[in-house]
Amino acid sequence: MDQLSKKIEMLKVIAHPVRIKILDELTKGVKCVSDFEDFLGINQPNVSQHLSVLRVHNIIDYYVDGRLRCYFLVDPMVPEIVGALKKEHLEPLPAPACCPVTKKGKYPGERRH
Amino acid sequence: MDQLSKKIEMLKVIAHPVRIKILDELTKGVKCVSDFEDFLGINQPNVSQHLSVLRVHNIIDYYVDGRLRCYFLVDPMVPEIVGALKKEHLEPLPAPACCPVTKKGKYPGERRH
DNA sequence: CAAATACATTCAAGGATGCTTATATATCTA
DNA sequence: TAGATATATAAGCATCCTTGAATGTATTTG
Repeated sequence: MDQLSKKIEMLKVIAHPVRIKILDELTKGVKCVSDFEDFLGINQPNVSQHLSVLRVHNIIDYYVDGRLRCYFLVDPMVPEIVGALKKEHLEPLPAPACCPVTKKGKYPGERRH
Repeated sequence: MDQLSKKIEMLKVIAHPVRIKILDELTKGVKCVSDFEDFLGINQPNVSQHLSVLRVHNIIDYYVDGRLRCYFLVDPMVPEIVGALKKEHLEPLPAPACCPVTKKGKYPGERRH
């Protein structure tokens, strides 16, 4: 699996409402499981499951502190993705000029306008 | 559904190998279904299905030119996401300083180092 | 050492996705 | 207008994802 495929895999993992919230929080600093439990309003096993998926994909990591697991961000793509999500894109992309379809470089018959 | 939730939904849709390829191509210009058919090496209905999902989520749109459908990008988030995916992130994020876990602002007992 | 705390793991159920095959529709050409 | 072209839609099946419930493990406290 090449680098891009790995990144796409990661993106798939990131693209989940709960996990985005987790990652957004982690951009602000280290957090442990029970922090998320309060913050996300979901049960503990579910938090652990999401954290586990993120960890397996090397998106986050943790260190142990007593009985706490202190999670933190590892993948540098995450802040960019989260940033893009939260950005206010006021304008949609400009429409294409007109009709530059590449189908064999030409289309049989006249183009409509 | 708020704006962020919509964006997360979009991200979920975007996070698919075939659809990423489609979107990456569309950042370069307008393309029609049979262009993708050749380029992606998957069958026509499958291409149409992927394009349909992208369209329903307002990520792309098309104009009609004869019997061609000319697809183009609409959502301004896409180039940023694709850019982040293709970027070479050489360095992982810096490790956190140490142990700033927020669990009630304090952890009972001594911290390890 | 027993109980409590913090967290992980496993399993099953239900829903969501993805792909293939078959078929439909619209447009263009002969 | 019949056939070809470009694309869409629908049905069916397999697979993956997500979650809750139950249980397991390590660490710390009393």
